[in-house]
Amino acid sequence: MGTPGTARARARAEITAAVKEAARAQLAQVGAPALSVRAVARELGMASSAVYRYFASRDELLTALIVDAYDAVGAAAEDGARAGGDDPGGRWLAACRAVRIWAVDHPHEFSLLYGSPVPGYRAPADTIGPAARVPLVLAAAVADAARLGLLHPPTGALGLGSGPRLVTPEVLEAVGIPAGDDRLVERALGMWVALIGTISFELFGHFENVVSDRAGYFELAMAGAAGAVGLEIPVP
Amino acid sequence: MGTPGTARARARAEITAAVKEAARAQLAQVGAPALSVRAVARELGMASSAVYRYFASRDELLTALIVDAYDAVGAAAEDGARAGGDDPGGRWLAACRAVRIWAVDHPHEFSLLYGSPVPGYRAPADTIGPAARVPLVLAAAVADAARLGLLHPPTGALGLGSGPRLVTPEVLEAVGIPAGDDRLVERALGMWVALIGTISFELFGHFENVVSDRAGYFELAMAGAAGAVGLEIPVP
DNA sequence: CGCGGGCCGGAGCGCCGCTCTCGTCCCGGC
DNA sequence: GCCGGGACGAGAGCGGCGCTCCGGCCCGCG
Repeated sequence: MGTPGTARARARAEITAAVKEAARAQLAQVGAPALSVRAVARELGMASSAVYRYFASRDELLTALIVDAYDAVGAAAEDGARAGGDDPGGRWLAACRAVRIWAVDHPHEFSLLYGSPVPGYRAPADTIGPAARVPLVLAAAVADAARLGLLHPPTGALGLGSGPRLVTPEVLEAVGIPAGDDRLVERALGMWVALIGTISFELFGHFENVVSDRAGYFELAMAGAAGAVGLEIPVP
Repeated sequence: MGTPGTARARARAEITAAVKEAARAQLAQVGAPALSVRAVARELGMASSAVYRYFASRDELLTALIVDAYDAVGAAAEDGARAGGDDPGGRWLAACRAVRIWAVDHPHEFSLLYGSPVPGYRAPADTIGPAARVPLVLAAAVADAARLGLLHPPTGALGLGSGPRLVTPEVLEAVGIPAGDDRLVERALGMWVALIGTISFELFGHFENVVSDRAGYFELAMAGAAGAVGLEIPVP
């Protein structure tokens, strides 16, 4: 691991990192739509054309920032879960809170990940691994709870336990949730949607003049999401 | 109502509408980030500077499109609810389906409403009325169900029925949900978040390689959201 | 019916993403 | 050690963008 020995490659890696760092700083300040290659180049004191030696286009630069952001929020979720104690519900709740804290601290990065996609943009394959880290943390907690027999019988949505699968086979295999029970994977998916959706509403301004206590509402929403899959979480 | 009598004002209203119409067409094709005042002007065969006689800036033009889109999705939700039959659960589910259908048919408009906000943008006051139409339709169904005694006792999230209110007083007044019961307003809010969040995940590509049957998952998610507030919905 | 004010087109400013060319400079193989 | 070549940076440039200013036309109001 580490940079290759040749001095040229090392310099290239350093400058690439510097460009990315400057771009990240500008992203955090002005947001993705206003991020400009020329401004990044100015910040670094180089010609704008020189930046294109390291990133073929603005989209490629943004993609690198996306991958880093997915890794950052994924790491935050994993760290939160690790610090969440022994029981799966506590780990799940801690991960959710960690994701929200990260999002509030990095609103523009969060928008880049979970906001409107750029119409022409196609996510490269190397983004899906980092993007999966957060949902995998949530799924791992549910899977642990299921294995330990800690899941209550699911509430609400009665009579929907049968029917064809709604998720792809690779997801079924990746999440590690015991199959066969009534749409547990699909319900766990709902926890992910609830987590990101609630944070999105908060950050995107839809709770303006609506929700007065954002953190309190987040706790309530997560408690509701946990209840929908029968995951018991520690009382606050 | 109607356009003022003076011919000048009438012509102005007509051209304003034509500009908005051309902008809407461009929005539907290329999305909000790529919508350009110059292209709209080209489409109408006029100089780009002439457009600024009718909309002071690109932001103002986008705001007009936002208001129209909120009204369109709000009308879709209201029509859906009207056609949803007599029982509140059926109306609620029909409204949710109508919103999803509208969103799938108008993905760029949906992104404009519920995607990442433009960093510098401040939503004018005249957007909040149209923006409230969809959540008010959902709230009305819950309020009707509560008044008719059709709400099951809420499931999950036990022990969270008390504590300070989390929503603003004006929301409490506007939604018309009987107060006093255990956070019913906050739970109904969760249905709105689940609706928009689920559609966002679908349209923004987060279900790529994850959910195979999008419509089926939407039904399941909405059933779960209904269960969380104790609203009984017709079985499919 | 005259005239004034709204309207339009065109030029222009400073940005943007991206490309091409050209001179330089330094790494690496001999 | 030396030389060749490839990576590199700078600059100019292209087309497009949002937005502004100015001059002239012309239509509708009084």
